[in-house]
Amino acid sequence: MSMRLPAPARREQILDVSVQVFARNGFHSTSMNDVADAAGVTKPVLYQHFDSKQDLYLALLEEAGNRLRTAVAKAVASASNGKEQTELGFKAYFRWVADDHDAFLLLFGSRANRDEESTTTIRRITAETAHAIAPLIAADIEPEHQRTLAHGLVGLAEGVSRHLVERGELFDPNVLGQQIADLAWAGLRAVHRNG
Amino acid sequence: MSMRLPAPARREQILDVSVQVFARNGFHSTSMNDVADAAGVTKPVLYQHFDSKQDLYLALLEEAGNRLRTAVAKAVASASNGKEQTELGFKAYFRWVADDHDAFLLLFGSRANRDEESTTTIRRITAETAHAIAPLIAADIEPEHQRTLAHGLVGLAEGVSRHLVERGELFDPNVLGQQIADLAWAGLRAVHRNG
DNA sequence: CCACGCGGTTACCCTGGAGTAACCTATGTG
DNA sequence: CACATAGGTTACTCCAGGGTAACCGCGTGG
Repeated sequence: MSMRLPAPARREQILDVSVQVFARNGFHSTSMNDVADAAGVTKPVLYQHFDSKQDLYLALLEEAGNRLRTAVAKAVASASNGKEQTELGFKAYFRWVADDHDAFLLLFGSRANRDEESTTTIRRITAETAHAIAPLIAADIEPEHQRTLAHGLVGLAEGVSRHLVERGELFDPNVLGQQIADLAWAGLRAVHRNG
Repeated sequence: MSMRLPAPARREQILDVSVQVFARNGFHSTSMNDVADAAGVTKPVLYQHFDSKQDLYLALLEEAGNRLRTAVAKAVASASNGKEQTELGFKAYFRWVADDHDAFLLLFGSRANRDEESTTTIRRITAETAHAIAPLIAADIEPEHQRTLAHGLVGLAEGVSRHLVERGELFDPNVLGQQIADLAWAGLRAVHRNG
């Protein structure tokens, strides 16, 4: 019952609203009617902008993934040495979580409710993030193992974030990022020494 | 069309088979008929042993969670100093992942497909694991922060495991556990120093 | 040898929710 | 001012799949 909107604006609005609804309730517990209601519109309108529920959901994942990826990539690129890369990278990650936290829940929240294709998409995003992290890890170990550690660090950040976000706790991305970066950096050096 | 079984045996068999099916396809993409087929039986039989699909699924989560919890708790209890606790704890975790890896996927795989109640259960299991880990972390920091770091370490192990298990890679729990424990231990000391 | 009960099956009901066909109406343009 | 069209709605169709009622037959004990 909200006023009429030009198509592209409506599309954006639907995307905005959907992130929230899906993040809160997960894919399967959210009906297209729920989304429509939240957007103040009726179902067929959704289908004018997206082919299917899947399609809408994947668009959301894709956008969220892009925001995450660019945030981290930019931060890492702006640093000179490894330690600084680690710090800026983690800070950027946690800043993204704080700013865009419905998107975080959508991708990594424990409500995820994923099916085949969404799973693939999310795995890809995780893998890409890990890929961006991998160079931080000493280059003189087997690449396979390097990737494994990278996934560990992604999981580290994810675990911390999930805990904080799902409990609705506030946090300063810079402070948190610094600490987790310290942990990661010192940890990696230890692995390197003992490996 | 398999032969008849006494009720408790059938119940066990259903549980065994279900873990695999649900782990592979997730909750929503698995129908009760799928489970029944996999068990070589028909739907009503399932309902003689479990009240609902939910009920069956929760039973699986609960069992998997227990196995994880006891494995880690036992290992940690058998150690004397903090460093050894960390090592044995991670080794036990990765051994569990390797042995019981359908259960791992069920709890933490990227297919999870959870709804309200399952989410709660899994959060509880994660929180319990974190709780078991928390004492490893220097006691002279705020408990809130201690818990956050504990969740980070759980995420670290989870991220590593998910990467390996979902790619079907083999790994030696002892070697891997030692490395990740090194990482965690050195990392925590660094946080403590700089914090 | 018969009956009874336990393990099992067939065949159904019924709801939620994805997707759509047909229709309506505000708005800006000649 | 009429009318074209983009934006929106009402009122369906249709089916996957959770859950169940009613029935079947093997095997064991009286």
